[in-house]
Amino acid sequence: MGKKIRTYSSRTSQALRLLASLIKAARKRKGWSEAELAERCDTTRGTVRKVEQGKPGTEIGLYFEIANLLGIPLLAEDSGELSEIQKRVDLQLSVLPQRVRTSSEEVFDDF
Amino acid sequence: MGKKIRTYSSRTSQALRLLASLIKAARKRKGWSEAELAERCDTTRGTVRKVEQGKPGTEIGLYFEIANLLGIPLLAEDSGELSEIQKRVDLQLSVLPQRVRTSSEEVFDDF
DNA sequence: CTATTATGTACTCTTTATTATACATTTTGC
DNA sequence: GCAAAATGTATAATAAAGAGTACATAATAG
Repeated sequence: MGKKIRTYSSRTSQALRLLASLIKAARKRKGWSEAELAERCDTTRGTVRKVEQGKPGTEIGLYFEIANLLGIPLLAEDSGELSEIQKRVDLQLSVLPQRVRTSSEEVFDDF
Repeated sequence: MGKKIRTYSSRTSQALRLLASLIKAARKRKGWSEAELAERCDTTRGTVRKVEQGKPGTEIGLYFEIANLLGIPLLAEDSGELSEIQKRVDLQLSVLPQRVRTSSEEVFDDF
């Protein structure tokens, strides 16, 4: 019942590798050591290291926090844009049925 | 020594909320139930649920795998673009010093 | 060249996420 | 309206992540 041996699609691994590299490069450009970065985001070198290696098992909160600290934008360029997109998606969600049912397979909706 | 009570910046929470909403909306547009999505990415409803709530403690691999499965692009539109950016970052990394040292603080480099 | 320190690696301990499961509630197709 | 299925909520068990620490190796500033 504990965790399970998991495999990831090549696309997922690829994206994780890239995010990891972006983080490592950004840290070095800022001239921070692994220990320094770890301290700044209140974690340990071990965890920073996992993030910079793109390990899939690491919690997303740390990835995002580190990326944020290093100025790497995720999903949008700034907070304002994030809010805008959020509003649009919320609107979409409000018009979708609360619950999905069998017949409604394959809805073509371009987003 | 175990885990630590962690706080996240508002920007991190905001990005996670958005990613969660994008995932939920995409799943509904596809007409998949939580259980269906869980099965497709070899996990459980409980975990899918955490992802759709933007919980920061959940592993990034699952977020990415789910996003991928639902056709939500991360960091780049397609695999080819991911490779391109990866090459550029690798080049950047190769010209940066292998180890960061004290004096090299605050390097201005526009990426 | 040498001293310093960043990085690589390994280990234990503790907390937590994930799995698996069950059941109540609520939406919705018919 | 009714039945079926999706969603909401809860629990126990267990594998794994993260914290903390230590030390070897290697790069680099001086």
